[in-house]
Amino acid sequence: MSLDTSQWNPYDRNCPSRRLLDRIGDRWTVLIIGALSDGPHRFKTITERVDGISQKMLTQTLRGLERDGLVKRTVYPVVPPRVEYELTAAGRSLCKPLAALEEWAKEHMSGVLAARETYDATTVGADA
Amino acid sequence: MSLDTSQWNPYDRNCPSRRLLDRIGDRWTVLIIGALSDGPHRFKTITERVDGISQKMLTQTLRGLERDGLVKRTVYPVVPPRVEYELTAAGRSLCKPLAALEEWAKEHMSGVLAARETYDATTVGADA
DNA sequence: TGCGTCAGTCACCAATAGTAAGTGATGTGA
DNA sequence: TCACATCACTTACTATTGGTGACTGACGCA
Repeated sequence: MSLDTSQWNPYDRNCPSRRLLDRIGDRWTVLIIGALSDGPHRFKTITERVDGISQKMLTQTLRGLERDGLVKRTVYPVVPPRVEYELTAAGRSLCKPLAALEEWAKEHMSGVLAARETYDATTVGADA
Repeated sequence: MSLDTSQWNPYDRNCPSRRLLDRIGDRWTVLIIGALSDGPHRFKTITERVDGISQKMLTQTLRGLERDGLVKRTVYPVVPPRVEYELTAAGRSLCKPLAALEEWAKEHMSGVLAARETYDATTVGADA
């Protein structure tokens, strides 16, 4: 496993790491990885856990994650179909940073809400 | 500052924390916060640091960040205009989780690239 | 007089995401 | 026996977002 990270620069639009960052910083990816962090789950379970995700986006995001080697897809040839998704080692290593993001969001929620009210009040005041 | 984070659940689409997570997990936000992490910068400097961002998206993202109280905007009434953007305390607290994400992306880049090749090879093989 | 600077805005088009309906194989109940 | 539900998807269509490039305003400078 290469630990020479100096060759990648996400601030450069042509660097592959930029695209990777786009992907993992994606709204659904954060939630899907979180939903899978406690073990394998079926497609349907994930749609239930991640409120509001469409089947299309779930399929799409899961495919990307699978392609990137972060999620493993297992199909059981039964009817009705049973497909399980599970984080790989690389996927699990992403849990901590994403959980930190989730934590941050929860911790700062009230502060942000307050900031918004202030901002909106002053902005509207400036308009009038 | 409220530390009761139990009331927020980003997995619920109606929870404000979900929108906050969408926002901070946004492709430009990650990069902009990173670009501001070493101190205040002007609009133009940020466009240069964050390769490929359009003025429109920079303005838009910065406005959102300002509204959320993560970035402070200072206008110097000179010609040509001089506007500086700076992280607030809340904004700085976001640096660490986002830097962790950036680090993760750089560390796992080569593994992901390899996984993609494998995936694409097997998928194309299955098509043929 | 006219060009350059900076921090935007605006109008327009392309790409992406969301919605809702359809599919295929099969077990179950009426 | 025959329609219905289940599950994991596709597909077609629409709405929302994002990107592009031109334009603005105030002034210094040649």
